[in-house]
Amino acid sequence: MQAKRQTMPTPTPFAAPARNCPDMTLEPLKVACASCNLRELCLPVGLNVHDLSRLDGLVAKRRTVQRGDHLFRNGERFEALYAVRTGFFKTCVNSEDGRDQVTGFQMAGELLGLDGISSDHHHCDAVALEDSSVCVIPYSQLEELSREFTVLQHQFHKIMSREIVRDHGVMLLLGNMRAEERLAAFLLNLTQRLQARGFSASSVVLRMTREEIGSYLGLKLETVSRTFSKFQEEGVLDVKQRQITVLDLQALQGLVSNAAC
Amino acid sequence: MQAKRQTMPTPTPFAAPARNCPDMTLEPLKVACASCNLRELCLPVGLNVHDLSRLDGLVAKRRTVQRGDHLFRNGERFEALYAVRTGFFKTCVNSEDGRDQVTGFQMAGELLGLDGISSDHHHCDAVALEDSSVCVIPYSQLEELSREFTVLQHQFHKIMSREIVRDHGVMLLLGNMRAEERLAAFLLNLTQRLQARGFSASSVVLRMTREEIGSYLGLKLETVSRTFSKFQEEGVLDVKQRQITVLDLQALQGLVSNAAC
DNA sequence: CGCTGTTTTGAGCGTCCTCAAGAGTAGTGG
DNA sequence: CCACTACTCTTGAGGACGCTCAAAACAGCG
Repeated sequence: MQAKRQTMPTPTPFAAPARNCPDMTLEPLKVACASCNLRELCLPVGLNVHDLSRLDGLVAKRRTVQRGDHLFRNGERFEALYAVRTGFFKTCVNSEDGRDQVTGFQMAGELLGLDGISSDHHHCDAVALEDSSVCVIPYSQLEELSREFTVLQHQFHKIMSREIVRDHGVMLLLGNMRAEERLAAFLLNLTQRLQARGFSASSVVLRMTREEIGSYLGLKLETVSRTFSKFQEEGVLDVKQRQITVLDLQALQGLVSNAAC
Repeated sequence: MQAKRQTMPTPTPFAAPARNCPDMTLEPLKVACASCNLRELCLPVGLNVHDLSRLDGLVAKRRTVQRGDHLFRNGERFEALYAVRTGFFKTCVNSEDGRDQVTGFQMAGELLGLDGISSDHHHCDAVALEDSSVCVIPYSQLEELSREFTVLQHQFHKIMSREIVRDHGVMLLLGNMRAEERLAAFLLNLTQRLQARGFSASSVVLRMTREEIGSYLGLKLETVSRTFSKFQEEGVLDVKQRQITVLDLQALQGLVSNAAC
């Protein structure tokens, strides 16, 4: 069902701003958390500069993933976590009978692969929605280092817990909200995360299709499209294909918090 | 909206079988993982007898929770994880506007409170659905001990990861399945977990109301009730209030795996 | 410019929700 | 012991929201 992706221009880089690092290559590359702009959003939160330098052995490799390619697949052996450095991903689970559910979208600084720890095998697919690069974090080394660094250990636990809390939020969305509320919640979440990365909170270029949004939100693509159109008519959004501008933030916020009315 | 719970008889003890421990009291009580029947399902999986004895300091307290009472509430400070010893719990998140979503049901050997690690505060309510007892696992001590015991560390990470995988499965259910499929998946999951604890796989006494099932499955209580009746008519289940007997296991399994047809 | 994949929009339909009434069950107190 | 209350569960009728099917517009690419 998933169609082959076309390459598309990327008018507004969605992920991280240009940083003071050398160009990435396909080869393993020395990466320093200490000099990474994302360290305040990523795994090393809380570590001081000295401790950070000791992480260099942990996050030693980078990997690039072309738009449409898999970072890992359901069933593959789990070896490492991945921190998104640049780009954008989706993760999705598939049921025996071939149904697909997007379980999340990941942007710079976010971790991929946590599901794999449970059984040493990945339980979902991770697909790049644009050309991306990730830091490879070998899991055994992470466990080892987190026995040494209390702060790292705690931060890692926090990240896993945060994922659980996020998932529960999605369950609330899927179980209780109507289409408009779901889309509003989705857009608010997206803009907030982008804002935390230094981007505009009112202007977004979506990296995913209507179908992928729909899969994440438990809706069909037509419903997503119709709801976008409705928001446009009401003056809440300006929608030009994947270029979304929030015109009435309060209206969006009202939809998710007063939704019971 | 939540009504005050009535006390109800518990014809079939739902949780753990009788075990060789002294009667529980409200007082802190010396608990030994090494002599606990649940150790193969709980946190200490993989630890040998010698290591187990060193956990005694960790899991030193027990707590009882009456039916209908909270083990913890959304917003409360997070101090400890809880391992269900006997009884049955639900966890639910609530949105700003008062909506409620049951995020899970927990039985003997399962851990409660993982959501709290993310921000040092709980993000959901945990409510006992029958008189229950839990082991209290102070979180700071768990972190400390898991720096010492590799196996404990790994097992703890596995448990968190398993929760993430479970949540993704629920997202698939909520996003893709129809009412019958959801209820079938729910019942199969419940009976499997009961079976792992030595109970019948075909006979279940539900500890939760139709409304709570509905909240978990993203359905209204009337729909849950109607679906139970439908299964009864079709000879798939025998439904007598909360006493459910599975008559046609294959039919249930077919619903969740061939659901795309 | 044709091809492919994405998005929009319309019409009709189905699943599940809402509203409502009544039956069943448990617990309480006279 | 039985009425009385509170809660849960069942069942029906009607309606709404989102889905299905379908066609056409749009955008990017070879």
